[in-house]
Amino acid sequence: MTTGASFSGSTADQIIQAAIELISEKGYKAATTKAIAELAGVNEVTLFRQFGNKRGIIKTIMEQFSYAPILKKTISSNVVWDLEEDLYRFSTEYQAYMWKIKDYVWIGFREAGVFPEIDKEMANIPLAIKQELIKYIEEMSNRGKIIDVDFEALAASIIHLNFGHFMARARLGSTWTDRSTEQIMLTAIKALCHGLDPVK
Amino acid sequence: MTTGASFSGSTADQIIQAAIELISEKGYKAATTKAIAELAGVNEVTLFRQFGNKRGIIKTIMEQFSYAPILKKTISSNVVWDLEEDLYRFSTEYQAYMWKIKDYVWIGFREAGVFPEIDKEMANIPLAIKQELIKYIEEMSNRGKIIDVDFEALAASIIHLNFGHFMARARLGSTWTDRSTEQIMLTAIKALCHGLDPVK
DNA sequence: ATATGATGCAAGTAATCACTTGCATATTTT
DNA sequence: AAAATATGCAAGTGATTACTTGCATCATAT
Repeated sequence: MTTGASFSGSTADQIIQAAIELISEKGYKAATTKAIAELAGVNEVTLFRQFGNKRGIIKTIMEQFSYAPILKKTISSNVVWDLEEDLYRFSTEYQAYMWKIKDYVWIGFREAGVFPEIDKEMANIPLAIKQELIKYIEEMSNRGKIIDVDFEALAASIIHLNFGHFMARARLGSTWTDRSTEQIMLTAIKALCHGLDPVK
Repeated sequence: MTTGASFSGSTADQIIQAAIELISEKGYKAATTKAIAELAGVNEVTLFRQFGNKRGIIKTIMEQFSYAPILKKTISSNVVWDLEEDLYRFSTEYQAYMWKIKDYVWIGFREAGVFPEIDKEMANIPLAIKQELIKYIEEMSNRGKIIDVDFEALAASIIHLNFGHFMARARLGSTWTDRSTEQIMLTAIKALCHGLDPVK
């Protein structure tokens, strides 16, 4: 009817969106093909004709899910070589992006143990981000803008700070804290950078 | 046969242990009663006679799982009113305890959306810990041992740091970083406390 | 010694699951 | 206009799932 929805992939998209919603809510096994089809507003057989089998659905979902390159670019570009400003910007963008794709992240996190291929890709993403952070910190060290610390441990900690906050927000919602994401990240990063400042 | 295993609860314990293993690995729905019984080395019917139904198993698992009081005690006692030392000790004990009960934590985290009663209890635990942390930070502020910051945001950040690290370790294992938990927590807390020190 | 309670074993049940087939209908492409 | 493609609908398939029942066995408590 609506010609705007006539491009190929529209039906498949509806199925994928419904699948993301149900799988992130109940898990892969509990999200039945019948329920996914109902939520997508299509017939159950259409689901199998489009994706072959149920596994093909989650495979498609996980193929869409690759946020590493974007976040890597985020670190290396737009850097002003001020620790607090750079880390705050990184954290803000990390949080915003993770929030946008939180269903993907949660599905990957939850089902990683069940799907080995997801497991591998999931593990590589934070590792790549950590490496970029280490590179940045090393350069800051060369510029004499940071005290001598364990760069690896520091980079990991910055990610823990962000990932921990994201997980708390995603799972506990607004009951976790009334402070904004910006306020929390700013508080932590300010103190952290203050402690890492060579001039003090 | 072995008289040592003749005390009551032994069979139920075996079932619970097998259930914890399978549910944390595959999720509640995918952990079938048949598989749990096999892993426990008991007949499938024994499982239903002991727990009524499958839901009774996860209910029992979650009843055993209450680590909040222990961690709360950990913060309020053994405090020496030195920010770095106290936070490091808190983090070390947090990590050690979480690691010990990681299967419980993971099951609760994963299945919270499916079991509303788990969801509620899961949410209260970090909240209680956060409140204890805030109380400690406030007292440190009264003693003039910490600069003026957003206590709520700081307490949340300390938990994010710990929870983020725990999750990374639990899910990514040794591939995440070669640094020890102690080294990572020490690096972050040292920098953080340095930045929060009023005398600098 | 006997009763009780816990467990194993075999069999079965209704429901649900992922998935298939055949055919009608609509839309798009050619 | 004709052909190809996408979807809906109805019906069905075998496998699996949680859970039940009846009966035998065995250790323990009385």
